[in-house]
Amino acid sequence: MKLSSKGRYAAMAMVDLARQRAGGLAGRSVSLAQIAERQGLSLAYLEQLFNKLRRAGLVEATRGPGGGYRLAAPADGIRLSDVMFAVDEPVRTNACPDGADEGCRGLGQCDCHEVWNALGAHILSFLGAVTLADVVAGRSHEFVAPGLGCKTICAGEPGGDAARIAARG
Amino acid sequence: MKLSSKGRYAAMAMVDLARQRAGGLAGRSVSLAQIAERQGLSLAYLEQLFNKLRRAGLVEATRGPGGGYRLAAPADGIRLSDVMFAVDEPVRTNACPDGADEGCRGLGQCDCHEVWNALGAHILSFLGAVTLADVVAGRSHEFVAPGLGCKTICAGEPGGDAARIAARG
DNA sequence: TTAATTCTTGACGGTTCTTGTCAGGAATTA
DNA sequence: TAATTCCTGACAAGAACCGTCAAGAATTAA
Repeated sequence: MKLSSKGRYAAMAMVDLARQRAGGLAGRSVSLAQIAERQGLSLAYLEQLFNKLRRAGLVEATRGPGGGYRLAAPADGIRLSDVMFAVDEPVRTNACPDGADEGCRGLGQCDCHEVWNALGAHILSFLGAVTLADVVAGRSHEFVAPGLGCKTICAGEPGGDAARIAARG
Repeated sequence: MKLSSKGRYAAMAMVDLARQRAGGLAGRSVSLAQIAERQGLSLAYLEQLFNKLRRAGLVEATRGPGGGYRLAAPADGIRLSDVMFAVDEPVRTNACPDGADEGCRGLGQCDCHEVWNALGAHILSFLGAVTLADVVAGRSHEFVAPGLGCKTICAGEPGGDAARIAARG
């Protein structure tokens, strides 16, 4: 279960934009070069990602000196799931053909179909609930489902690694 | 965001074991060859996975004719997270060094640290709650966090793909 | 004892995916 | 005209994943 850096970078960059108040109509443009430097990312790679973000309608671009990108909507109107899907980072928890709802491949393989669907839905319940504004405000942990050592993990308690705590908790 | 087939296969096989009532002390042994055939998986590959599952103490092995594997605990005592971690399928939502809790790499890269931790915790709240018995009983959808079109998705409503519905829902 | 069955283990190669670079072009501003 | 910035597609290095292969050890049954 891994989040690729493509999705991670896209989110980082969008949060950066939101933080620079490059939101909505009145927002100012921020150049990719600035984002790349602040976030320690490759400019050329960011260009690829923003291409997709623009086509998805999440950001607007202005060319020329002083140009750059700004959010196409207020930061509280853009969800993490929007960003993820824009850069082709789907949530894939199974290996079934798209749209198949059971009996994939005609084998018993999909005894687990329901679980994987449920897991996907669970993940999306998070990504679809958290907006850029939530991240900037530092309240993303409020969206974590209860159960396990959630409070401990999200409060940033020393000993850290979420996976490890929950694994043996 | 992708679940590798390693984790998926391991879960499928463990659920298969649970379904064959190969659980606990009274359980009977089930050979990998049977599981491989039922689930349409490669035997050699399954051997690798069960090696790890055994070392993690999730299954017990018996060699020789009539031998095979059985669950080392009742099906309702084994959680999906146990299985995932046993086969080295961690939940990685960030790229920070293990144990780091902020300021990773000394860059601004981890403005998003909290979100990724929260996402990881959210995923684990699911995997850590669902047991093999839940999967066999078909009640895994009850563990999905509310919000979004969860009922629609989990009820298996036609139109299917969880990702797509939630993405635009 | 012999043979059959099944787990045990390590090494290895092919393929795919991801990550990122490069080069050049188009639009805008000064 | 020149500088800046976005725009686009092609491509290569590297890693990770997936699965195979081969040989061995333990157990059971004939």
